[in-house]
Amino acid sequence: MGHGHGKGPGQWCHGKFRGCGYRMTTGREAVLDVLSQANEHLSAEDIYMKIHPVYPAIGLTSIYRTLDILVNIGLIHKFDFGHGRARYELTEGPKGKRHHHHLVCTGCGRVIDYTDFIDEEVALLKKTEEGLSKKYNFRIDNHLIQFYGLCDACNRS
Amino acid sequence: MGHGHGKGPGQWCHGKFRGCGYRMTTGREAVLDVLSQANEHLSAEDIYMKIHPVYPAIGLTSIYRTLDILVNIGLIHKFDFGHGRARYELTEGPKGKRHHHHLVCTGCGRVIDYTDFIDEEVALLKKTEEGLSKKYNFRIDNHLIQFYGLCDACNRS
DNA sequence: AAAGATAATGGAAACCATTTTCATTTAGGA
DNA sequence: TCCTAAATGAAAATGGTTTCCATTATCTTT
Ligand SMILES: [Mn+2]
Ligand SMILES: [Mn+2]
Ligand SMILES: [Zn+2]
Ligand SMILES: [Zn+2]
Repeated sequence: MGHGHGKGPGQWCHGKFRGCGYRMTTGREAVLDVLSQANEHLSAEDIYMKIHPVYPAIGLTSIYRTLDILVNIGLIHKFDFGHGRARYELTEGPKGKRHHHHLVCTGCGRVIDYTDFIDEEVALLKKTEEGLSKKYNFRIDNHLIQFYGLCDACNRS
Repeated sequence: MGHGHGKGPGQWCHGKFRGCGYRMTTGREAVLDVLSQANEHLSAEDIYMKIHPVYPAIGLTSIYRTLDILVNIGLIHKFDFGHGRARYELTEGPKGKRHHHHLVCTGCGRVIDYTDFIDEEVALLKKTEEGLSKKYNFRIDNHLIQFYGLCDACNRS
């Protein structure tokens, strides 16, 4: 799994985790570890397969449970790109990447993060959110923006 | 199911359906009928339950198959609001409502269509799409925008 | 450093929306 | 009306996710 040399994000999240009344366990630390190392959008099984060689005792069930908690705590986001399984990614923050949106290729399933063009989008979203909040008395805490189409590789064929 | 007095959207879609090499059947007409009558976002089973009293012979399987075709033809959109089942809605067009985005309540699951604030959004999206297309050589044909939060009713409690 | 209370775990089974299979029926051109 | 490929329903299969429950591990209290 390649800790490299440091402690992984375990230490960092330890507090946040415990602060919410959860215990810190090997499995939970491993999941966080994998997620913070990853640069793709991982499924529960992806995470399981990365953890398993190192900690064979940790089961898929626990990974699902940990992911649920992390989503609720707000440390990760859960996405459905339409491939039949949920995918997870660290939220923006100290250890997370910056807030971004997604390009989803309907040909090969590739998902591209983009962080350009975001500033304007977010500015407009703020305005839109304000309008919607007022009109519908709807408290918005999150948004999802995805573009669907064909990626470079799929365009060529 | 309440045809009222007309023929439903069957006639209208008959051509489009046949034009793509598909045969027109009672079940397919019924699905289109229900979808065009609906003002909510229906699941396959929702549609089945509306059709069943009138056409008990039509099975859920066929409804799934019809919905797949309609999505591919582009007559309907398929959404995942995170409730564990897909939901469907007529695309914009002669018989469909106008293009819109969604507010999804994480409390009660309600989904609100909004058509205000769309013009500006779409304008920005166009611009964003152009930028992304160029940068990633990604051909965008669709987008998904959803806001998550708490609806009026859920805010009060 | 132990013990106790209770949260967390893994493996198997259950769940459940959707898909596949396949024998039968149907639509629609000839 | 006939014919053939497309469409269908019922049942079984699929596969990601959840639930169950007996066992284990964490962390607080001694
Ligand atoms: Mn991403
Ligand atoms: Mn809608
Ligand atoms: Zn692609
Ligand atoms: Zn609500």
